[in-house]
Amino acid sequence: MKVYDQVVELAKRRGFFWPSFSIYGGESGLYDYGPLGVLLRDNIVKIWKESYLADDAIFIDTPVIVPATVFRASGHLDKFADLATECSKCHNRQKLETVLEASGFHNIIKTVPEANEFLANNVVKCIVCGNRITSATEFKLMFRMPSQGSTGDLYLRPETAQGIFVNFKLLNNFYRNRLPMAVAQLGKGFRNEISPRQSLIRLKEFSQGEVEVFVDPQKKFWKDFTGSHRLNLLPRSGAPVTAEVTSPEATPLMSSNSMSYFIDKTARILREVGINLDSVRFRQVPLNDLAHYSSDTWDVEVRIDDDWVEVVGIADRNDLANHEKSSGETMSVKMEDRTIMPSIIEPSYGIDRIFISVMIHSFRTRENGFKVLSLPESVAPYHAAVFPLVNKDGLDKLAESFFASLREKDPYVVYDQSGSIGRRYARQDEIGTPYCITFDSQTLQDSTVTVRERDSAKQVRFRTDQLISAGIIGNQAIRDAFRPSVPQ
RNA sequence: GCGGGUGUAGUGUAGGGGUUAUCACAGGAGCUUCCCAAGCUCUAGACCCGGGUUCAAAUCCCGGCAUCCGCACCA
Repeated sequence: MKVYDQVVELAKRRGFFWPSFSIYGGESGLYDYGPLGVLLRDNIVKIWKESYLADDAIFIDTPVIVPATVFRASGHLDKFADLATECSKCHNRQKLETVLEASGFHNIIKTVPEANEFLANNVVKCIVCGNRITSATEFKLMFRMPSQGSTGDLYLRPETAQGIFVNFKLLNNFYRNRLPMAVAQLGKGFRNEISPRQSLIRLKEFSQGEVEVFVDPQKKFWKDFTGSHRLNLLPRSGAPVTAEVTSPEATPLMSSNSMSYFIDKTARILREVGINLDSVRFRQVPLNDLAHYSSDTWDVEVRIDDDWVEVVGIADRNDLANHEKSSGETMSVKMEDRTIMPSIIEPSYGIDRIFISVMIHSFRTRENGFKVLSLPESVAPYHAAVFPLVNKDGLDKLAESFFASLREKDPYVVYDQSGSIGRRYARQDEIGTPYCITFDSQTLQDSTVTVRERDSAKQVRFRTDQLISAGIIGNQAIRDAFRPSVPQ
C-alpha cells in the first residue's frame, strides 16, 4: 500500500483533513483542514514566516478578488485561457495549438470565433482517431466573479504575487527605497483545475506563501553566503549534481546569487518542517515549459511514493515593466548612479503540498504495525500529552492539576485518561505528539513523572516543577535525556 | 473533460429484491489495570443523491455527484 494512501486514511481518521461539503456529496478539489491539520499547518507556516522575517522580508496581505486590468497587464488573462478542441467521435480533448501543429498549421489563434472560422475553412484532424475537428472551446483557468467591479470584470486571483507587484511603489517607499527588498504574502489562490486529484496535491483553492525579491537586474545579488546542504540538482542541460549550491560544481548552474540563495534557503525551510532532503530534487524547468512570465525557474519536487510532486517554484520573473506600461505608474527605482527596473526572484511555496509532504515524510510503521508520525517538535500539533497511569489513588487529580499549570506555560498540550496506557501512547504516536507525561505511584512519593519520547518509546523521569518551569519544547534537560533519538 | 472501476458506521470491510444489514478496529460510559492499541460489561454509529422498474430497492436499470486508475490538463 502506498504511503500516500496510508497518510490520507490516517488524516481522515484523526482529523488532519477531510473532503469538503461531504454531507452534500462533496465538491472536487476542495478540502477542509481538521482540528489537528489547522495546528500542523499553522506551525509549518510559522516556520516559513519567521524564516523570511529573519531574512528582513516585509509582509503584506491583499485581496483575493482582483480586477481584470491587473491580469491583463500580467498576461494571465491571455495565457490562462486555453483554446481546446474536443473530437466529436472519440471525445479526446486536446489543446487547439497541439492539434493545429499536428495537421501542419502554425497559425496563432486567440479567440473562439477565429478558431471556429479557421476550422471551417481548413481540414484539421483529431490526433487520436483522425476524425475532422470543426469547433473549438475555451477553457479558463481563472474563476471569474459573476458581478462586475468599477473597471470591469473581477477574477479570483490564480496567484498571490500580483498583489505585491501592484503595490511595489508603496512597499519600496515603506522600505525607504532600498534594494534588494523581499516582500512576502501568505494567502489563498484559485485555479479552475480540469481534474483536481490526490486530495491536497491539486486543489481549486489553495494556500500559497509567495515571496517577491526585488533585486538590481544587473547583478541579481541578495547576499553572500555558503550553501548549507548538499542538494540534488537537475539542471536543464547537463548531468545531475548533488552538491551545495555554492560548491564549484553547482555554482555554474545558478543564474544568479539570488537564485542560489533562495534555493538553499528553501532547502533549509523544508528540512526544518520535516521533509527529508534526500527525497527532494531541484529541477531546472526546460525553456519550453517555462511559465509566460518567467525566464528561469527551478521547481522543488518532493518524492511521494513513485511520483515527484512540485511543492515550491523559484522563478526569475519581470512583472514590474508590464505594470508600468499598463498603469502608467513608474516602477523603476533610482540608485546612486542610475535608474533601474528591478528584477524579481520569486520563491513560491505551495503550503498544502508542503503540508502533505511533511505528513508523508514523517509517517512510519512500527514493527507491531502501529503508526507513528515522527514530526519535528516544532510542527507537531501538540507538544505533549499528560496521563494518569490509572484513574485512582488521586493520580488523576494530581495529573489534572499539573496539566492545568503546564497549559498556562504552553497551550499546545492535551490531557487523556481514557483507555489503557498503551492505547493512549498509540493515539499520541499517530498524531505526532513528541512527548507523553505519565503520573504513576512513584509520583506520589517524589513528585517525578515519566516522560516518554515518541520515536524511541523510551522513558526518563523528571520532576514536575522542572517541567512546568522549563516547559516541554526547548527544555534542554529533555533534549539531553533523549538525544540522539530526538528528531532534528 | 473522456474511458474504465468503485461508492455500506470515524476507518477498513461482509452481504446482495423481503434480513433486526456482517465483522474488525477506532469512539463513549463503567469495571479492571503501575507502562505501550490487553480483558470484561454496557453504549452510540452506515447502505452517496435523485428518478425508474417492482407488491417490495441498500441490492436491478438510468441520471447526477464523489473517488480511484489510465488519457488529457497542471499556465
